[in-house]
Amino acid sequence: MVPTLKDVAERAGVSRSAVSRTFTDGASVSAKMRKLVEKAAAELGYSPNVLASSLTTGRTKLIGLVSNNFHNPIFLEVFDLFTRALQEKGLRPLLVNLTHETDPANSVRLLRQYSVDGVVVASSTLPPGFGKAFRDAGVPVVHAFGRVTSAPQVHVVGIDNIEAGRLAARSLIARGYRRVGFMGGPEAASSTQDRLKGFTSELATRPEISVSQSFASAYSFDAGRREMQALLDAGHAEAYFCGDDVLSIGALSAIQDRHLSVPGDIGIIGLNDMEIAGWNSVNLTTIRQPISEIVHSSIELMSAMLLDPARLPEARIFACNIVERGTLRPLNAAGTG
Amino acid sequence: MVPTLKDVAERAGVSRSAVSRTFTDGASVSAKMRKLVEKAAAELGYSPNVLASSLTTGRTKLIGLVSNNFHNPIFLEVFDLFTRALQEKGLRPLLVNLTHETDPANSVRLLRQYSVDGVVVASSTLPPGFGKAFRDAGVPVVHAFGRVTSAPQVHVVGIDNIEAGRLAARSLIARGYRRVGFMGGPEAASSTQDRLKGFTSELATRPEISVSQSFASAYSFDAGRREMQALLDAGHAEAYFCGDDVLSIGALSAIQDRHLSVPGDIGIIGLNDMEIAGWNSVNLTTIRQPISEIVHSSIELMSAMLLDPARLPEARIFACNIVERGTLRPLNAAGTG
DNA sequence: ACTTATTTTGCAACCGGTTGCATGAGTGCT
DNA sequence: AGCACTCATGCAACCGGTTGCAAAATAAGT
Repeated sequence: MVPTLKDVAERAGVSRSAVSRTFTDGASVSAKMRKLVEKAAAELGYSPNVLASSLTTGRTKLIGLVSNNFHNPIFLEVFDLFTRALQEKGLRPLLVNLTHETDPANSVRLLRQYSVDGVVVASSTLPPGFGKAFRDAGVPVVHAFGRVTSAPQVHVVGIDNIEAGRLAARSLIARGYRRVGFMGGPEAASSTQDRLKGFTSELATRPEISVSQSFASAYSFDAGRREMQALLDAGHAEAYFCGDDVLSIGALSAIQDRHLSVPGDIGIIGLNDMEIAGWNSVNLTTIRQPISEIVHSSIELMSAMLLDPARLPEARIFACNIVERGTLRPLNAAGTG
Repeated sequence: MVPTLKDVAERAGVSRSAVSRTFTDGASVSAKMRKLVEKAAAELGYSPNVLASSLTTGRTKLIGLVSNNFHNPIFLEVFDLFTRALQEKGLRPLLVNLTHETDPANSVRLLRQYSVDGVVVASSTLPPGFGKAFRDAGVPVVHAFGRVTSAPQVHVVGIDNIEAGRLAARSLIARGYRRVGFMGGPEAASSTQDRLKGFTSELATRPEISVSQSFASAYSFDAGRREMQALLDAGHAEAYFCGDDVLSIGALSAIQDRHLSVPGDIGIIGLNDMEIAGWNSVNLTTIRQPISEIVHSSIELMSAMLLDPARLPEARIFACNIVERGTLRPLNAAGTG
């Protein structure tokens, strides 16, 4: 059915090696041979089978793109950027959805069956066991949006979540809020923990400000909404740092339901700067995470690892900045603190 | 490095065929042989290389998941459903981003290089040339969210966009709007054309209602917002049917900017019922597209084609229903029209 | 116990490519 | 013209599996 290297060789009247060589760059082929082969190949509509060649070369150019974030719109952008960036480098993303997977061993087996050249983990909530399992299986790993530590076990690209928490805290302090709250995503996620840590440690220097904390069950609109409803029932703070924009927007929704005003009654600051945050019906003040930079840096790191698998794990940390919109009271309203 | 079939055979002291057979179901192996091999395999941590086996079996269990919709949040859900459904069937999605691809031949070559078993096209805006190109290359194709015709060239699963347009029109008629507009996505997309066709043909029976039409440059929030801004400048209708929820939400944003009220000054009805449409800050009346049913039906169709590639192209059409929220005036406000 | 039918196993060829090595063809130099 | 040297080509083995076929082992039948 589909033409093979042998077909091309026969039609061109040359050896199979000759055909193979014209399609692998760096191989030694004369100009006339190349012409001959390319003509035959074009006539037959031949293109080499990457999978077959992978048997001998050991490279499939397949990259496992692993995630469990399929309910946060920011990840559509992440997938878009990743797939495009990979394609530009001649790599193919094999998408793996870990939403209902708890055992790293299964994922490792799966990706080894397809002998992927590398794995990109794109998630802020995946337990670190997954990344380590891939690495232990000898597969180059880059964890994008993962926890950044000083001695990383695998390559990590992301933001300093602790610093992001500090940034949020400073922002609330500067605006004179005296009772503030942290509303995180799933408590077990490292991103949640770090954001909380930065937030509280920055506020620790200001004992006059009271700090509460709570956790939504997931990084989703509904979870944020439910969590804020509970907070409103229990007696709320003046302002909240939500661990993600979708949580913030869910929270805003709950606040609006009670006919409370933002930022009049409650202030909200989110994290991510997803597209929707900028919609004027939302207008969320938030901490921008540099998605595009994180993705491209991850791919760059992955490319480097494909060339040198022994490369030492590295952490790449990007700075965040606050995008001021309308869900915190303005700076000049700051109290004397 | 990673153990191969040969390693297992040697350790178990049996032939390579024996090992191969214990891992392919339906093959003839005795119970004691199976035990022996499985023990050795477990000790070595062996799992068969799907890609190598594909050489002889001709199946890679790889399915190309092709799309160019990476800016509409509804597609995150689509990807989630597709990847999960494929995984459950033991198939792997190879994600292909066609955002900047115009030549079907490139995509065909790409997917043939990886000898995918089939291709799922998930897009409402991809030109039909792509689907046909895959089919002509001998690859089973299912086009999800594609144009449904009575004599499809490839398998298509989706909604009847013409009927959806009619549904929107009837809804506006019933509410007594006298000047209505269609605000579509990209004019060239078949989904846009069909929705418009249904919309206008239904309204053709009501000459007293004036109908205008316009097209946003993309299925995106910004495009919808810009388009509505232009409409507001030029003199707007009483109600609009927007070809997609993201367009609707963009339009709502533009309307809100001008301090006009919805549904007081302008009514909006969308299409898709994306999650955000239900957020109470949006509260969009819209036509629900049964995403999950479409995805699962597509996968079912793909599975059937893998068993019988000669299967005749089939169109599967799902019904849509209106989700009434707050962006159209209530029914009892209908005029005498 | 002996023949026959059935299942299990190993051999070897093959899937679609790649690559080390040896041979053959060119090229430059004296 | 003769020699050494470089470059291009083909042969054959190999990558990690599968599978038709025949031999070996087991089960069944009398």
